Amino acid sequence: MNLPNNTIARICKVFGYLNSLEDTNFISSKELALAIGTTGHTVRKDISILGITGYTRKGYDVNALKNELGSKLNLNKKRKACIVGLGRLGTALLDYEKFQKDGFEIVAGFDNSINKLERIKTDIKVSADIYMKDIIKENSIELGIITTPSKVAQEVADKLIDAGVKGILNFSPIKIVVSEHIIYQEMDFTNSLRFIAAQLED
Amino acid sequence: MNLPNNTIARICKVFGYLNSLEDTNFISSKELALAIGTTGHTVRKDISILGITGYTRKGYDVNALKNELGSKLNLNKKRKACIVGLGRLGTALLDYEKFQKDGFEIVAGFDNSINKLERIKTDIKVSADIYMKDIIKENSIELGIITTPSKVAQEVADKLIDAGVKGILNFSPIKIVVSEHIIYQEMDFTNSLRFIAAQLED
DNA sequence: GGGTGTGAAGATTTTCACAGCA
DNA sequence: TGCTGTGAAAATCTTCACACCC
Repeated sequence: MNLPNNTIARICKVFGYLNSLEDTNFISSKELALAIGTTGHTVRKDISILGITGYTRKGYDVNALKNELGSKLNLNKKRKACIVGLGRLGTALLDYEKFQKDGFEIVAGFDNSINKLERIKTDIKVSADIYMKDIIKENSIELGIITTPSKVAQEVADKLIDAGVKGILNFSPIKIVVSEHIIYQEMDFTNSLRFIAAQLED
Repeated sequence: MNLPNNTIARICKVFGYLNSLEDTNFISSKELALAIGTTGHTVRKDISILGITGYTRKGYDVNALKNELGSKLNLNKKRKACIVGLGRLGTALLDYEKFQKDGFEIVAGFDNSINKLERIKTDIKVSADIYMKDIIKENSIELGIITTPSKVAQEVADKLIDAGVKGILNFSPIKIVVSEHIIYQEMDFTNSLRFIAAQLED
């Protein structure tokens, strides 16, 4: 099935929200809409596109919905990730608890400064860049998170891809060029501020 | 003029890219497209919607384009921002050089742990939460960046808005509810990984 | 009554095709 | 020739309206 990109994005948010719920059995499209910032219509449509149905007058069964969304979008599977670039941002992400909770396991960190590697306090194994390929292969790491300076980001991405990573989340503020089959996503903080600024009145 | 959201997002990226260029006088829609991950058609359309024109066979004059985009989208104006929540992520952002370069000035940081405040090494003034309102007003801070734990994020947002902030960038992984006139943007790391995972083949 | 499910209408966005120009 | 500029066509996405159900 070829889902609209926006639908995928919204469903991901819904899934995350469902994950955060406790002691809730049923939830309406309206509540979901509120949680992710859209309308009930849209949520119902998205869910219906996936062929999932709820209960009239009660809404959706939280656990069932979570399961079904997860299986439709492959979100139930645990994924291993690594972080390249262990500056402040990189080390902050190393221990970002939310990842674990949501099924993403950070299993390795890399940096090419031995100095940095020695000073980092974390339970996660951190290594020099030269071991990247081996460690990624050994651990079947599927996702690479790039938190290096911009100037080496492309090079790092190439290495990650060469090592077998399938998806890349890039925190460095430049666009990385990746081959067709790699899933690529950017997090550009400055650009987000810019996007806000562009919508301010004056 | 009421611009499509996607157009705004793309133009923001184009603007950021132009900012990063040095020694380039003219640039084609195709090059811009490559840099931001879209097509030349789309870039030309976006620029044309804004009423900006380039030069046939040469492309767009980099400086002129930067200026015009900036003035159409209010990106030439410097904006002041503050960061609330000085954990690892917050402190990483305090010194994120890219902000300065792109016209965003972080002028204050807040945390409610005196302990943390004392240990932070930075040139930026950091204060306890109770001073937030005063400092934001005094400095005419327009943007608030939230890097607190989720459970206090809404409360912090309310305080920021009460203090007069116009835009909020939320790094905590929950949706914050803000009134209509506040520009709100989320950065949810886990969700980005999820979005990647949802597009992986198996 | 208060929720879902969904085809169809409507709105928006993207893509295309080609004129125009240096 | 190689690039912009743009109306029009195509594609996509969102919203609506209403049937249906507990």
